[in-house]
Amino acid sequence: MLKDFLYLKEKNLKDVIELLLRGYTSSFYDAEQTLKRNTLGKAHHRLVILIDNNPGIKVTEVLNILKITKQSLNRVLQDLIKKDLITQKKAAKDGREKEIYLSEKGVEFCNNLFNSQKNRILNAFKKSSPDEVLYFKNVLKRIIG
Amino acid sequence: MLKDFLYLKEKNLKDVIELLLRGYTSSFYDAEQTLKRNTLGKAHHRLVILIDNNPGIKVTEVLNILKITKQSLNRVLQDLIKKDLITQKKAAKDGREKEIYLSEKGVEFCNNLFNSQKNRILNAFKKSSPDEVLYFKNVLKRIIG
DNA sequence: TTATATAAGTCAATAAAACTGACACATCTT
DNA sequence: AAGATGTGTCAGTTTTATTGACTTATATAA
Repeated sequence: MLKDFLYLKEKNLKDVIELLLRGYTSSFYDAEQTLKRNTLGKAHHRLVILIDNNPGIKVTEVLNILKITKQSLNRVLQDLIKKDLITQKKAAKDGREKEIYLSEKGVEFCNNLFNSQKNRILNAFKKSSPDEVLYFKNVLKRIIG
Repeated sequence: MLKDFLYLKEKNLKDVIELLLRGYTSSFYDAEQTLKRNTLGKAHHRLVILIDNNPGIKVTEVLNILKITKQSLNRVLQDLIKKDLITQKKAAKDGREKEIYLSEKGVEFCNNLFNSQKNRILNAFKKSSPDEVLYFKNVLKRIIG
């Protein structure tokens, strides 16, 4: 049935591009004040979110996800090290790689960020069924690939 | 049943914050080359996506969505005007407001951007059921609020 | 074991994107 | 007429990211 393929139409795909932009922008803007209080910026925010969810993440992985150069990353990394928010450890498997972790202070900072951001997601989920939330995450993961 | 509320747990909310970051970053990075060919940047990209999906959008609306200052927006706006990609029109209702539209050239440029970006979404949707896609969009819209 | 590739770090210069603060102008509202 | 609102602009600064060149350490393959 033709109707079944409506969701693959270009208009629907275009919508999603805007939704991703607005979803990201609004949910990360929620943490603005928290970042300011800690004299950190959006670039630091993006990085610590990744480290918090992926302890031991490697530099190359961060570069591939955030789509920035290592020179850009390094500035942000140094800022966080100076503030004692992250630590680095040589990887056991491959000594060239460095694993990035949050310090105790870093975990606390991330909790503050999360508290600024979580209500938006929580409120949306409360208006949604468990299935909706599950499907939402599934599709988003497939987009990321 | 307790199980029913698992999807409201903090870990699940944290996941979503990262997913929004990665979804946005990857889907917009797809257009990098297209932007470069047109000597435009990410800021222009975000703006034209909004105008394309919301013809006649007003300056204040853009500011509220993109969370930038009018000075920032103005730079980007001027670049697009110089390149004849957008046009502005006094609003009929309230003469202080200006509506922003894509020009013919702007529509073409947006098509190029969309062609760079659409496959990622399309492929994800092809792996998903119509319901999954519907729920995905519903939840994302609730997050944006 | 030597050669090569990979992961990460660094220096320097530049560009892109966003910000603050102050002010101007037109139009709407009261 | 007075004030509020939407938009535009000038000037200076900060944040974020880039390009290009080069170094160091470690791993892997000939």
